[in-house]
Amino acid sequence: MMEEMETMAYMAERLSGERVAWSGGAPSSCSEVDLEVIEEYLQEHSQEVQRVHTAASPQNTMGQPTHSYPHQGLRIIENSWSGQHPYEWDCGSHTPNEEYEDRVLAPVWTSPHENQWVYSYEVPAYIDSDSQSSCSQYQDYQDSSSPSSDRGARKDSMNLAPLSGKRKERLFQFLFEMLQTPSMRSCIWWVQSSAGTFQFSSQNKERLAQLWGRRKGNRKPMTYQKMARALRNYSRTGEIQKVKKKLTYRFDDKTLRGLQGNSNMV
DNA sequence: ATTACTGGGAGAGAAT
DNA sequence: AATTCTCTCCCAGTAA
Repeated sequence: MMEEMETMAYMAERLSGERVAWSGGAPSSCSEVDLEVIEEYLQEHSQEVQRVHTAASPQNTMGQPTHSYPHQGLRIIENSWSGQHPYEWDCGSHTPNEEYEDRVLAPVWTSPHENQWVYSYEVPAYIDSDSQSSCSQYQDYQDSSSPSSDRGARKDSMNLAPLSGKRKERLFQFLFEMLQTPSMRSCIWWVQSSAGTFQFSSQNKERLAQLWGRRKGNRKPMTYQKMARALRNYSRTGEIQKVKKKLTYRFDDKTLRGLQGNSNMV
């Protein structure tokens, strides 16, 4: 029911390209995201998430029941990254429910192996707004680029500078993660996942920004304006470009591949 | 008028 | 300790 309305809300917004005049009282799943709860959960369970992931159990995380969401599954993406130290990013499981949002906001970065970038997801389907097709396209990611300097590495994909156990999440990584989260679809969605284009909700973009700010632990609340400024910085470094369409951006190909795995690219 | 976009620039905080 | 990186924050101006 709510899920249906949520879907309709974002569909309507997407189709109009503008704010939705929701006659029925604009249900917004994002507005229901309890940021306080998310934050608390983040702190309480990040270790648990890590532990569960380390056990490599594909069923679920956090002791939550296994969800029946059709395309979910756990992938361990390993990336040989010459000259770089590894880290691991565990996003927890995905559920098209609110509870899921609590869990998904707790990525964990660790460095389990030498010279290997390990980055794991439990991947749900994501749906292009244009095709409405869904796919779970995370594959093992083998970086084919030759060894490079930090700057070169950043240009090639993500900046995976040497680590000392944990690494701060980057904005584009957070956004990509949110794009895989069904329950965040009223805030952000793929316009064309294969092209890496995505769009923010005019109504809920601030909510997403707040989430980002919380995750970073900023003192002042994050706003879309400030988040967009950071996004604009990506146009220099290449990870994300702005496209003409309102509230729409596009992941750089290499960045996208780095995020989702580069084999059998769509 | 409103909303979104743009880029300059100072500065914070973490990583190197 | 110094430098670099990645934002964060604020701003003034522009575009749709």
